[in-house]
Amino acid sequence: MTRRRSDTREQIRRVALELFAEQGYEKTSLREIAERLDVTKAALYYHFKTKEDIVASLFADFHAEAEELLEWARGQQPTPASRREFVRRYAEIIQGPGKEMLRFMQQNEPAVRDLKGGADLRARMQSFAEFLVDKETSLPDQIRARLSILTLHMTHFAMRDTDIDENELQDAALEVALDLIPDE
Amino acid sequence: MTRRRSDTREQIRRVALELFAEQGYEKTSLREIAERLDVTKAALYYHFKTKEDIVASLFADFHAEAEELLEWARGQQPTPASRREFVRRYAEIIQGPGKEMLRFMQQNEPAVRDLKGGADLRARMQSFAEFLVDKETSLPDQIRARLSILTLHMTHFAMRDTDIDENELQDAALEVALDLIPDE
Amino acid sequence: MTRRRSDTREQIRRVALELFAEQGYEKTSLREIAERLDVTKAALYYHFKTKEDIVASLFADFHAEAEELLEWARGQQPTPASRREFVRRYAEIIQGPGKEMLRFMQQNEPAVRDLKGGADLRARMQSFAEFLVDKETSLPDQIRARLSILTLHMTHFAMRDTDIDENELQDAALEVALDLIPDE
Amino acid sequence: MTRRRSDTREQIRRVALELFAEQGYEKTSLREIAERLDVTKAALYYHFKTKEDIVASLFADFHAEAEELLEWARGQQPTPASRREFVRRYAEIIQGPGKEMLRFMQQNEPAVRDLKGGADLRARMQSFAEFLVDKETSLPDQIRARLSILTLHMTHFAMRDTDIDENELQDAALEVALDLIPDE
DNA sequence: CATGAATGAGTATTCATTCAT
DNA sequence: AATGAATGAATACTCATTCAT
Repeated sequence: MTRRRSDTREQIRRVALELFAEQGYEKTSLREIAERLDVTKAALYYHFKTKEDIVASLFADFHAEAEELLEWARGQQPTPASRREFVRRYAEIIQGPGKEMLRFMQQNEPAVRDLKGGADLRARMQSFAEFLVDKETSLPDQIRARLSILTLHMTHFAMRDTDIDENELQDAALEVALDLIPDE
Repeated sequence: MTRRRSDTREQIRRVALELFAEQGYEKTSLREIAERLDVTKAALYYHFKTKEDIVASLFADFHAEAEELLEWARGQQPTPASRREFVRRYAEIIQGPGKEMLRFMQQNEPAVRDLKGGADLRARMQSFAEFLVDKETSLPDQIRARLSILTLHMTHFAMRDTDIDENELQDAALEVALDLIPDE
Repeated sequence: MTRRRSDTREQIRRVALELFAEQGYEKTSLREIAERLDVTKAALYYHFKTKEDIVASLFADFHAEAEELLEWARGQQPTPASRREFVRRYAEIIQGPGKEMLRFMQQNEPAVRDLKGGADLRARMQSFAEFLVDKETSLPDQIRARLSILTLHMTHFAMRDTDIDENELQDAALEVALDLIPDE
Repeated sequence: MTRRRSDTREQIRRVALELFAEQGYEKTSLREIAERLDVTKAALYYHFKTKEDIVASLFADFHAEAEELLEWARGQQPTPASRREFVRRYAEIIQGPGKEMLRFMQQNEPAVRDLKGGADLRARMQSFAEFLVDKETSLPDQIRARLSILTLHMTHFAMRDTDIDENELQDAALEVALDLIPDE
């Protein structure tokens, strides 16, 4: 059973992300990824130059979505309303397909930090913060703005020991996140 | 030149925590720890049975502090005031010597998760949450309570790209954390 | 210079058996095997999952020959004649390619005992004994039957300090072995 | 609780032999011996210069008993009767305290071979054979003589999968062994 | 588009041994 | 008579990577 052109490439990305998010970057070996897909390790090297490149390719996706969001933000006046809209849009991104990516980034800092593209992601987060608060805002409010983003990132993880419905949880997380944006 | 009794053991723990927090558990090899201390790898094995046991020993310290805090909490009525006091006390723990431990735990989830004692730590967090909110509380407030703890954990990390003074930051983080505990 | 397909695998088995028989399982390191073949240790791991698996693969061969012999035995009435034929056939196996395997098994009991497949081999020997003597036979004759097999196993070893020709020795060993099978 | 003078030395020998016979020489570490006796590894080094020396000391005991037996043999005319008496006396040695030693020697050839004193033991066996058969005896009878000794060595081991009483087994083994000594 | 075979550099761990106290 | 602390050399094994086919 042959695959459609570069179906394999997509499969590699999918499985890799799954495993990286679940077990961490270091603990996931190329052998493991290859075995899950029932191809050889060498096949991975046909599609990606290195292990790092697989991750870089995944980062790029997320990066693109973040960039698009920032593009939108650049066209907005930073008001409480537009800021809340920003949070809402970001929630949509990371509660959708970006969820696993996020988990990976959040729970594998030391690895992500020195991976190609890891620095960019951090810069992106910094840009988010800059849109969400004025430079002169009080320190607690600056923390709150960042916490707003983090709330979206972490809720799923922080509440994993409860048995609350995933959708309810996401809605509540968004509510809390919006609430952390200063009213002016 | 021999060291004082079990000085070495303490040094191993210190250096190990430093490196684990900085580079992650997997990326830190016993060779690296040994080299920093100018002893052989075998010396580490004289003091600890496995690499995992070094971490377990570090976890144990944190675990003990958390346990002490919970002991105190068990003697309290859960009121907004006592809950805030709880957060204050926890802040003292993790902004002190527990800071590196926290960073390690937060940024190396996949590794920590299957390390000896890792599960216990998570259970502890769960107990914290139980003291901080009533079961019937609204979902957003439940999230806020957990976020309160997370604020203390993450502020240093979330703000690392700014150049704000460490102490100011801790104070502001505590303020935000306290503010996330429901009023009534 | 690459080798023919799976030539290497066969070479590993050959050299490993040689060394295991000569120096014992524990004393033979994978480094040593690799060096003799002028490949890296990692190459061994390409062909076998573990050191134990190399042995297991060797055991399997011997196991197969033993099984074939037992298959034949199952089709026979156990008479003095068929029993002697059994001993003759067994002699052929172990005086041929099985010789080194035998030496290894005989002289490395503690190691063999807990290797994958080691238990099976022992069970096989037990089955041999069952074909060679009736359950009600006198104890000395039961011992003799087992000794018959052992004679074939051990003669080479027990006589190694003499300078008798190998073939003469094998013939004499067979004669002694056959003589130990009760006449009825 | 202190030990009597050099009680410890004896204990080390006892435990070491036990473990060497059970698990083999290589697989038995000094740590294991020390732990069983609840002393440190360094304590072993107070009593023996090396691991090999522990074995050498055990060999020496067996060696002495063998030497005594040979001393007796040297004073005898080699007749069928005296040869049978020799076998009887040897049986007494190795079915008594020498049993574990024998098991060790038999099942750890590669290790024993290069241990201090291992060569001597082999030479002793050679001397046994020389007393038991004339040089001009037929090859099969030479094999039988050696097999006679081997019978005593191996019976316990070769019959371990049956549930026959140990004493009965030893008696039967002696009977078979005696029977292997040529009549005239 | 992919495989089979291999490598080099690394990892955690174990062991016999030493020595100052 | 024994310990606590340490070493140096080894071991089995894993991993990301390469390349001819």
